[in-house]
Amino acid sequence: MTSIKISEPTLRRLPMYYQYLKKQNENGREYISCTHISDALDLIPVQVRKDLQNAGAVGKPKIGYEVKTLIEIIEDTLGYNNIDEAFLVGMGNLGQALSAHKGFEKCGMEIIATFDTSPLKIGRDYFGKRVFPLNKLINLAQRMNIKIGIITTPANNAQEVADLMVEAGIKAIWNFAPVHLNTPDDVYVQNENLASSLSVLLNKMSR
Amino acid sequence: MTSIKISEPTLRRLPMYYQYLKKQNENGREYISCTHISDALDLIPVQVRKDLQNAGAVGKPKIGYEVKTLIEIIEDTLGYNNIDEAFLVGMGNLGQALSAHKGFEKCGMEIIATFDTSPLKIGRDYFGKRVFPLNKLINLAQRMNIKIGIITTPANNAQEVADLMVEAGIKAIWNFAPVHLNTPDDVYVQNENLASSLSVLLNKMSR
DNA sequence: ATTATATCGATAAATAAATATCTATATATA
DNA sequence: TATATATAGATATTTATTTATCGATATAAT
Repeated sequence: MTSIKISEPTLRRLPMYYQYLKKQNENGREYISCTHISDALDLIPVQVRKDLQNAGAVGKPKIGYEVKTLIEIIEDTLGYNNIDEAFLVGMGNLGQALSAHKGFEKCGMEIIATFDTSPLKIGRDYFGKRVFPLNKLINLAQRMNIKIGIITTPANNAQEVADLMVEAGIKAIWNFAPVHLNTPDDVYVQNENLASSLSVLLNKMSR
Repeated sequence: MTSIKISEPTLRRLPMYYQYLKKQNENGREYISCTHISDALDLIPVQVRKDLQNAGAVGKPKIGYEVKTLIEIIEDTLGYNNIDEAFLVGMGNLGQALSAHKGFEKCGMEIIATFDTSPLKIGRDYFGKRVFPLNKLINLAQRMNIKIGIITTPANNAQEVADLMVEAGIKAIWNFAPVHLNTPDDVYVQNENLASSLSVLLNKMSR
């Protein structure tokens, strides 16, 4: 099994195709072409074709791709079938919103426990998820072999949380705090920076 | 005043430099080099230099850039000084989290009103922001000359909200709903797709 | 005063990504 | 049956972005 390395732009577009294909499948559509998809999503046909090709899809000239097969191929490519468990730290508003978010499970990840330092939050349940004290993180993560950590703390606590996660053996960190994290090379950090996105939005608007 | 067009990758990095420079400024640092910044943020010196050059910064060989001046230059470039007003629609957990988020004001945007269709939410205040009924959006946006809309509704309501925003004269939409929006060419849509980010995270982790 | 060094600024090269073009093929139509 | 057409798949081109290199310069050290 030699899988091609998929580029980040393609990885970001595949879920959009998936969302659209699920809708089309519900509407009863059996076959779909790149032209159809690109029209719906404001892209161009070649780009869609290349992305689907990278995922391993095979279509028929004049017909397009079978919708159901395409959905399965994207699910396989993105790992929607094997669900990784994650810990989330920082049950402020954003942490609560992510905990409540239904849809991660369908995308290959499940938040199975949350952590905070506030005595007001520890022990409570938010959206069916228990809040544990932060000092339990290392022990629980090691015992449960957790590989994904989500950080939704304020910026000044984020690095110490990251350090705990690294010590606990976590290998991927989804960082929503507006600060750069220092981690070893074998720990991947993905930053979700609202300020960065806002910069792009305001810049595009002003022209 | 001939300002260079700044690329999207650069626009996304500038806020990171800014966050770091503010911290350095608080620590009393007066001058800083590209090498220093790139070490701190896991980048390479040329990239930082080119980004800062694009923003209009001028440094001195062997010394680097003056921190305070650099901060001002980034603020000017990203429009942190003139604050654009925004409306947010969809006061679920994510909408509430964004409403509560302090920090947008410092980045050139302020959410001044929120909207929902639920009678349980309309009329209430969340984090000092009043929730209005959605049918008031067009009138209010036009009267207040609002140019930015934020969508945090479920996917199946997002397009109709976008249509209202377009009718109200909004020119930039920050879309957190996992669905593609159809809008006229003069309305910019920026999608914030958690599923896309998650795809990248899981893919990088599994190697 | 001379030399070494860190750095900026500019230019060039390499890499990655998007887009265009061409060929083959499956179906529909004349 | 022949022809037209929409489309996939492959290859080539263009564009965007990152990374490397080189010369100039400000400071520090010898």
